Amino acid sequence: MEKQLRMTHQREVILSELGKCHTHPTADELYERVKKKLPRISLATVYRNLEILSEAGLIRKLEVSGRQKRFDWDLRQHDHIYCVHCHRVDNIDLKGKKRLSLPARESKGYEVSGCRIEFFGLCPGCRKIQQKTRKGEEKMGCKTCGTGLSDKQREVLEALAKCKDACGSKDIAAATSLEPKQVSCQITALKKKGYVASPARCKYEITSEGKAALS
Amino acid sequence: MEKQLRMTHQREVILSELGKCHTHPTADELYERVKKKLPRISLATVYRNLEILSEAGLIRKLEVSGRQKRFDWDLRQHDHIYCVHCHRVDNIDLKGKKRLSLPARESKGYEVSGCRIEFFGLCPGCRKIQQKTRKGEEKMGCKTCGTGLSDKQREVLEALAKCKDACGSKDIAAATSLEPKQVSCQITALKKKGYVASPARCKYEITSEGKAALS
DNA sequence: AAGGTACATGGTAACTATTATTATGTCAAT
DNA sequence: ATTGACATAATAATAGTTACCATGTACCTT
Repeated sequence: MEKQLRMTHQREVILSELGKCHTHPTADELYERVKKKLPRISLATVYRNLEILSEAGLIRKLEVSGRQKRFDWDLRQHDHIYCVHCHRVDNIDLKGKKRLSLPARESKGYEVSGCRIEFFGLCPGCRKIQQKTRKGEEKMGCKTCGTGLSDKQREVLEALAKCKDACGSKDIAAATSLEPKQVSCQITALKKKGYVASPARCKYEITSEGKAALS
Repeated sequence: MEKQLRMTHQREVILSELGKCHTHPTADELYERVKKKLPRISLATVYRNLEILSEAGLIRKLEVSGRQKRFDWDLRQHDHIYCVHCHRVDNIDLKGKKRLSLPARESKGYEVSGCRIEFFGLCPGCRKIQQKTRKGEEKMGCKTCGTGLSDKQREVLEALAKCKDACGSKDIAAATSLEPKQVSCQITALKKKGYVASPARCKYEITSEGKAALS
C-alpha cells in the first residue's frame, strides 16, 4: 500500500535542472528553464512535481520570505540569506557551531521540531544599482504600480502634455470629455505615480516621467 | 511636505483590535474582528491601513512562514515560533544573549541588515489533536481540497451511496449518465478526498466521510 | 499477453491573498 | 465657500498556486 513514485522523463529533467541551479529557483523560474528542454511541459506539471518530490524527500521546499515558494536541491542543513530588493536567495553556512536550541520552559508548550535562520540585506548586484540611483528608489522597487496607465489617466495626461504652462483641473476638464471631479481623481493617481507634479497649489504639470509614460 | 497621517475612526479600531490580539493576526483575521465593531468597513481598508501603519512605524509587518502576511503590535525586538499545522504564531524571547551576527567574510558580498530567527513545531492545541487522530492527519491538514464536490463527483458519489455492496466502475457508469472512463477519473479524485474506499481490487464503496459530504 | 487500475501529464478553470481603480466622503487651509 | 489632501467602500484586476478532468503510459494480476 506504499505510495509509489514513478520517475518520468519530465521529473528527471526537473530534478536535473534544479540540481544545476545554485539559485533556489521559484516554480516558474524553473519552468522557464525546463521548457527549453521540454517545450510542451505544463506549468502545472512543474508545480505538481516540485510538491511531490519535496514530499518524497528528494528535494527541499524552502520556507523563505517573499511571496513565492522556492526549492532547493541541496538537502544538507544550511541557512539562507536573501536580498530585500531583488529577492535572490543564497546559502549561508553557520558551521554548526551556532545552532540554536530552545529551552523547554521557553517553548510556550510547543513541540519544537526545528529552527530557521535567515539573514537579509542587499545582494552585491543590488548594492551597485542602489549607489547609482539615489533618487527614485521607491519607484524602482514597486512591482506593478507606477507602470501602465488606465484610459482615463492617459486622457488626462495627454491633455496636460499639450499645455505649455501649469494649469488647473478645470482647464483639463474642458480639454477632455471628463468631468472636473473625475479629473482631480485621476490627477491624484498620476501624482502618486510621479507622472504629474504640482508646482503651485491647484496648478499641475506633466513630468518627464509622465512624458516617457505616454510613448 | 511631510506626509500627514490622519487618525480616522477605522484606523483607531484597527490599531486597538491589533493591540488586543496576542496572536499576530493576518489581514483577514483582523478584518473579521474589526467588522464586529464597524460592520461596513471594507477589507481593502484593512489591508491599506495595515500597510500604512507599518510604514509609519506604528505596527510591525512580520515576515514569517506561510502564505499570508501577519502583523504585530509589539514593536520590541523578539522572535517567533509557529505551528506547522494550524499556522498560529507566538512570541519567543531569546533574551538577547543569543543574537546572531554574520562575519563579513561569510556574507557572500551582501550588505547584511538583519537576521530573523524562527522556531517551528506543533502548538499545544495541535499536539492534542494529533494524538487523537493518528490516522487521517494528512487529510486534516489540507486547506481546500477534501471539502466540496464537483457536479460529476457528486453524481458518482450518489450512485455509490445507493449500492448496498461494493461495486465496480462499470456498474456506476450504468447507474449514471457518465461514461466508464469519466467514472474512474472521478473515483480517483474521490478516493483522494477519502470519500470512497476500495475494499477489494476494482470494487468501491462510499465511506462515512463520503456520506457526510453528500448532505 | 490481456485487461484493468494506478499514476502522470497538459491545458485550463478556479481559487486565495493582495493590490489597484475609482466614485465618493470628510476635513483643514486658504 | 472652494479647493485639494487624504480616506473610504466597493469592486475589478493581478500574481501565484492548485484543482479539475480528459487523456496517456507503466505496472500488476490473472
